[in-house]
Amino acid sequence: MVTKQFKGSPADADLRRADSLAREIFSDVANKWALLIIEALGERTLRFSELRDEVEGVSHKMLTQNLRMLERNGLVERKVHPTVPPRVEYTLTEPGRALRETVDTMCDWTHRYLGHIEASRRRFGA
Amino acid sequence: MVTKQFKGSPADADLRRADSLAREIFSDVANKWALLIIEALGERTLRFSELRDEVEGVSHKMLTQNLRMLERNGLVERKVHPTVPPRVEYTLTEPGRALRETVDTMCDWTHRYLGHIEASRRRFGA
DNA sequence: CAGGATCCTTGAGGATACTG
DNA sequence: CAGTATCCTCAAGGATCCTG
Repeated sequence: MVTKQFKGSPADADLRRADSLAREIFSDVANKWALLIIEALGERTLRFSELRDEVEGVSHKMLTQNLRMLERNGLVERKVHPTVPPRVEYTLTEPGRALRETVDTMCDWTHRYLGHIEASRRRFGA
Repeated sequence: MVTKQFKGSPADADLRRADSLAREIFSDVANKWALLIIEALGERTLRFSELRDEVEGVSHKMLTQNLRMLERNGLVERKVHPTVPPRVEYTLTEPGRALRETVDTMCDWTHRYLGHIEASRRRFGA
């Protein structure tokens, strides 16, 4: 297995690295909560508590966790107002907004095919 | 809580039902493996074993499980050839292909912002 | 070959309490 | 209010074995 690293050109290695990174990012982002958070943010700026109310069913922990992940990947910007009590606001960055558009499309898809899917489920139910 | 069902018109109830269904479908579909399977299928027809090779890292169990789910929702068609050994082929249906387009967009997004994200991660690393 | 069934482990994720 | 830390539970998911 170790010998594998000697196969292929350096360019190949770069491609593999980019691929594995892309894969990692995809895995980060392709999850229910992350996508729902992005969708909820939209063009708005929301506080932590507003976001928790907006994203129905999300737990305190999941919200924090996903927000950190999204921040780390540069999809949301986190702005802390040093007041008391603290006020923390989240906004989509440009990459975040770009991703949001594809999420929108996915939501549209869901609604467009609601009927198909419901019917299919009934058929399958047998 | 039970009294809740008396509030709102029947039309409201329909909307809520559709929403919860949409939400459920979204949760089904917005997961790593489902999206990777859809992406792997693309325009092709693949056998179970081909799919397992194609979707890197997926386990036997996850593959079966997600394929069943996708079939149930009518996103993939499952065709069994009654030969021995059996031959089972999976193909995206029309709704499946429609969803695939948004997945494609998501993949494009991933690659377009690879740099941004990598940079953001380094910054965040602190 | 496709895929169900079973067992087993790990970690996702909830609830709660505590801090700045 | 926002966030971290801790504990605890249950289910996601892997490995393995078995069948048509």
